[in-house]
Amino acid sequence: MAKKPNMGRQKIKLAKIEIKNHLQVTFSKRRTGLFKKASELCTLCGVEIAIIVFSPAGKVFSFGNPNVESMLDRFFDRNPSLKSSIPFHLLDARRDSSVRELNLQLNQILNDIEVQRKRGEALENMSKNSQIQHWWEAPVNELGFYELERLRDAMEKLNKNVTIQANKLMSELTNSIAFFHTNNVEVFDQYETKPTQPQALATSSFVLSNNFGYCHGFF
Amino acid sequence: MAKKPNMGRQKIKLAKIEIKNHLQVTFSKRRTGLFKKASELCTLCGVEIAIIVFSPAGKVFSFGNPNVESMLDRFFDRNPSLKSSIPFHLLDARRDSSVRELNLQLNQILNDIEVQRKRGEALENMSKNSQIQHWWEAPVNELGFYELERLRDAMEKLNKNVTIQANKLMSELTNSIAFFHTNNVEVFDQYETKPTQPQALATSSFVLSNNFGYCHGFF
DNA sequence: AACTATTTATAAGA
DNA sequence: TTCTTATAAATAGTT
Repeated sequence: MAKKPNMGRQKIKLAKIEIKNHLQVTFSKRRTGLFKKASELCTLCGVEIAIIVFSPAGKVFSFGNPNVESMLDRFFDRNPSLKSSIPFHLLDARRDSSVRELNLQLNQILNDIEVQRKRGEALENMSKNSQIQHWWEAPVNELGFYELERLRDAMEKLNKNVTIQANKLMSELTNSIAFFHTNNVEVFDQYETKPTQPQALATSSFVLSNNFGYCHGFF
Repeated sequence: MAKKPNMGRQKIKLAKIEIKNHLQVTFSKRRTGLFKKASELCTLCGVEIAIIVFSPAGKVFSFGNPNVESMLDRFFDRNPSLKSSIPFHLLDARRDSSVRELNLQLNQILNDIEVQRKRGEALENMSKNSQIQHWWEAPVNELGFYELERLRDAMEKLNKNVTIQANKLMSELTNSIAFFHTNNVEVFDQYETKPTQPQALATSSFVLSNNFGYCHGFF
């Protein structure tokens, strides 16, 4: 039997692969390789790693050891110095402005309420002193009514704003978590399949599958 | 001249390296290798990648192509389907409960205000009808005063809650951004140094250095 | 998905 | 940390 010619691995140009089918295969192979390398680094050096990959189709693949949420949590609970040293992001600016705006609205309403309260207090004092007067001389008049109307409108607006703001902020937070959240968490176990060179690969592939973190991809 | 014996690359056990010095070297080399692989994947397949590495010392190394913020931004502005498909995280649950709680509080306050408004309205009608009565017969009485007091207290509580909640949410958001925010962004350019095997490495290392994303590490 | 010739990564030593 | 080299590991092109 004549030997089959196999050109083996060829060197490739480091530029975007244009042949679509080719690209898909390379993406799949190298993504797997990247996650494997990450896993090995985790095991060998005892570090924690998170990897996010956006495919050209906009799908997300992620790798995390031990898992990405815990890395986020870990990060949340410490390192305020880093946080304070970062140049403010757009979102940070928006954070500040929305919180300030909400507070401004609330304080205005609190002022209105305080005015009403003072009126009520004055009214009560008159009651206590049993000073008999006609109602139109009392500090509660139609101005109070309109004030209450305005107050209600302000509250309704505030309510809408709080809801909108809270939902907006939370959807961003949720997204940033979803970003790392491997929804159907699966053990990355493709290294458990039969090795082709038993003598060398058997041990390493076994250990690998045991040390691989959680990762998930949907394409 | 006798040949120097060099055992070359040896196979290693996939378990945590115990020798500290050794571990540091391996960590450095493999981290570099991982980032390089990521960079190649970006170039070849036109994908976006973010990598975060926590060293055992708690330091952070990151890689992002084109840069990590843009990936977050990209993720924030789309993909609501993904969001809805994930099983809710602790934070998501908290999101819902806090928004619901705020809404509950606000609705109670709105109810109180509505009661006050109705009283004001009745008062105005009496005024319009020129029905002369004593003030204690008017619907505005000391109950209204206490209601206003409670209203103010509720508002103050709400105000505190909104502020606390908004700040908590935003600090989480900020952290999740800081997490990816490479504060002193530097180009990862160690592949620009003189190659040792010019014939093969020259081209690839040059292209690499041009395609490498931004990354930063502090150890 | 499996194969294998090659390229690429890297462990150990200097 | 950097360089060197032998060897392990990854993978491009093919089946």
